[in-house]
Amino acid sequence: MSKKVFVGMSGGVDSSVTAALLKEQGYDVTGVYMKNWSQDLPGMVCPWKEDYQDAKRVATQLDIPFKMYDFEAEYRHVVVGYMIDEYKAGRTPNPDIMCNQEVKFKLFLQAALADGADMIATGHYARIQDGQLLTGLDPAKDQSYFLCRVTEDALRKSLMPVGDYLKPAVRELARKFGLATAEKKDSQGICFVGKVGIKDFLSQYVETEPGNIVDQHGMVIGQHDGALFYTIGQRQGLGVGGGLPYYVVGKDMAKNEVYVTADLQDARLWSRELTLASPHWINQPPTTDGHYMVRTRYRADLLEITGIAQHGDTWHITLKDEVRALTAGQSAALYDGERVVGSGIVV
RNA sequence: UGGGGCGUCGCCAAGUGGUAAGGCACCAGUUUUUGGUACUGGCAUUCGGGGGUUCGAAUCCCUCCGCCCCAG
Repeated sequence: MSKKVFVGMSGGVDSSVTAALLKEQGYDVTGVYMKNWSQDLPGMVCPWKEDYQDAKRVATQLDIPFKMYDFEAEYRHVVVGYMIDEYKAGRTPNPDIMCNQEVKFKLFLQAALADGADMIATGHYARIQDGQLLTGLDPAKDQSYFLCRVTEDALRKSLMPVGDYLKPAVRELARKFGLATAEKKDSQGICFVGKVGIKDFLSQYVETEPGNIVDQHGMVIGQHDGALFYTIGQRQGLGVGGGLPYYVVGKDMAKNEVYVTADLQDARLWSRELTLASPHWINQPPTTDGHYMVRTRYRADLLEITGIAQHGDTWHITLKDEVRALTAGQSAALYDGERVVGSGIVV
């Protein structure tokens, strides 16, 4: 009897092709739309219905059963709540990593298994081998970073067939299968925030007040409308002109001040050491004699690690070269070649 | 009030008689399953106001307004 796989279908091309490929490979495929967010936001109608329809159409085309799981309450609490709390604390969270960790590869997996599935599948550009997480084959689309907090257990019950393809090939497959979503534009931005923008979104939940923007000489050069809206390394949105561009180098949430510099050599913009909290290792923790690379934000270059040490529940990493705009709250994902070792949250 | 300097797009800033550089900010687009970054494009019929000289002025002259500095 063929294995029963529940595919998380978002209504996009990648997950559509995932379902098609698995069906072609002989799996007993069921499509599932995860309803994580449906609320409209000022200036934007939540597209969940269209996405649901698209996913369902593809399921119909593929002649597979289709169902919807409603995780709105949990998502709201575990992802959105986390995100808002982090911003309030002055950090810059990565809600999509949290979504994968807590919703897709935990709630969805549990629900699917309880529903009779043997495995789940998603449209991520990453590969799974023997419970290990590997980068997607397409270096331009690799999404392994977003999966750096998934467990080995979950990986052993998951499939990501699209990770073996290049993005253009996936589009091509979608056309070949005649899928309704073949030409659908890639989504971008936090799934539920979409076009609205993080600032407008947060404004719905957090009270903010204007504060000072202070430059590298300690001079107040402008006003911002809430320190929590800004992230380290950010350039646009400060509204301060004159001479060179300014980049955010720090924040003081208590004083509600944002610190910027126009000097790209400013020491506050660069770091060679990083401290990671809440470590999560997919298979085994890294070893001090291993040779690892680290990625400190999505699509950032992999950086060479020269030293790694554990101190209780935090890990200290030394880099060969300095990174620009290391940001608290972001995940630092460790790589051993093409394998994702795990990650920690930048302190 | 004497003496000196200045006033060019929201900000910084070229241009000193030949018909408004550039940067920042901002806006749009591209890239992107976070926030960002980066890249591309857009952005002063007009040079503090008024008058004059000239074929022609932001650039010269007069005058008014507003800043700054040194004197006091």
